[in-house]
Formats: sequence, C-alpha cells, structure tokens
Amino acid sequence: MSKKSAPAATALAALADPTRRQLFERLRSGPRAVGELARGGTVSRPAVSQHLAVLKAAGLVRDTAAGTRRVYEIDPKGLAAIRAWLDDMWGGALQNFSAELEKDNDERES
Amino acid sequence: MSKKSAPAATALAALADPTRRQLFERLRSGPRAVGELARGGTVSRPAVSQHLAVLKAAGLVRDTAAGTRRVYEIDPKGLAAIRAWLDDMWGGALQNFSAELEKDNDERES
DNA sequence: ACACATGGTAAGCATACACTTACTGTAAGC
DNA sequence: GCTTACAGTAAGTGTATGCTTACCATGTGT
Repeated sequence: MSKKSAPAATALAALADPTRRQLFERLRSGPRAVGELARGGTVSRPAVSQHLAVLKAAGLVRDTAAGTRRVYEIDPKGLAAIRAWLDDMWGGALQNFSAELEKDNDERES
Repeated sequence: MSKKSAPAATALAALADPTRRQLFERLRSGPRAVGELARGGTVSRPAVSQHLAVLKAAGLVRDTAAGTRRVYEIDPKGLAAIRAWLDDMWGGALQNFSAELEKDNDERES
C-alpha cells in the first residue's frame, strides 16, 4: 500500500515545527483547552489555533467541544502512521547497514 | 546526554521535506553516489547535494569518498533518534488515550 | 436579552527555505 | 600535464509558512 506514506508525510511535516512539537508534547500531560495551551506557550492564541488545526489534519490530535472551550487531546493515529513508516525505513536501514556493521562501530549500545 | 531531543528535532525537520524523504527512501536500496541519486530524481544535482548535507547533519546519512564519486548511505543514528523520541511520545499518548479508549472507536478507512 | 468569554478565521507581513544557474575544487583518464 | 567528470559552494529568486493584529461566530451566565 503505497498510500500509507501519505499520512506519515503529513504527520512528519506537522511535527517538524518546534512550536507544534512543543504544543504536542504539552498535550502529553492530558487534554487541554486552546486558551490553556496558549497561556503557557510563547505564541499568541490564534497561532495556537492554527497549529492545532495542522496537527488535527495530520491525525495527531483530536478536538472535543466543551461549551465555549475546545479541548484538544492526543490522537494516536498520527503517531501510529509515523511509527509504521519508521519501521519500514528501519528495515531498509538495517538491511543496508548490516554489510557495514563489521567495519563501522561507532558508539552504539547493543 | 540530556539533550536527546535535539537530534530528534533535526531528523524530524530533515525528513519533513518530500524531496529529502524521497532521497532517503531511495537510499534504502543501498549506497548511491550523488549523480546517481540526481539522475532518477526530480531536482538538480546541487539540490541533491544540499539535501544530502541536511540529512547528514541530522545523522540520517553518512558519506564516503570513492574517487571522484561520493557515496551516501543510510546512517541508523538519526533514525534511532526519531524512534527514541517517538517511543517517548507514544508512552504519553497511551497514558492519555487509555482513558478514552472505551468511548472512541472510529475508523474511516475505505 | 445582554454582556462576557472563548476560539476560529481573514488579511498581511517577514522570514525561512527549496531550487536554480554559475563557479570552484578535486580526482581519474588520455 | 592537460582535459574531462563528478560534487560541493555561492549567489540569487520565488514561494511557502509561521506569526501577528483585527474581526466574527458561538456559547454561557446573570
């Protein structure tokens, strides 16, 4: 399924931005409202909204309406997409790397 | 060694670019010279060089001089950095998600 | 119903960055 | 030694995008 890389690409691009990553990591502590996220962050509230929209489009977060607040939480779907892609890459990397293992031995714990 | 997230950030940013990802994925087939990579790609040779430099800085590829050719191969180090970061995120995501598992069960794959 | 709070959207700006065409350096082949 | 091939670097350009301020929509509490 070559179409599997597409969501991974979106998720990768989404997490490439430092602010977005920071936002995402903050959601690890649990669901948060937009204002709550903007309060402790370094950028304005609209910026947070835009970033959350990108993360949502990438399947990395999920939003729930709670009155006038909008609560965002981590959605494992996007993370799973990245993980699948990474595992695929990892296989190829090992295949390629196994031939070099004997001659190259940088700091690497077994 | 507490700056483990930094390499992950670089690697994430490097792989966020489609061309760079394409380049990286092409290296799964094995080590390739720059001209070889540019030959089948969509961008010019200098662009490939620049992208390879970024990938190298991110610890994702490794280069070896072979006469006038410069052969690039996948370096698992960058991939490992991403994987470590991902695993960390995954733990948090699961922790957050476990409470929601029962009520959420949508899949709109077709 | 009115006022306040919360958050998404619009428009605009400023920087970053992916790509190109030249140029330079270096190693192989004659 | 000279020419040819291969690759990295410089300089410049166009577009994408992250951020801001202003505005609009929705929901809640009195």
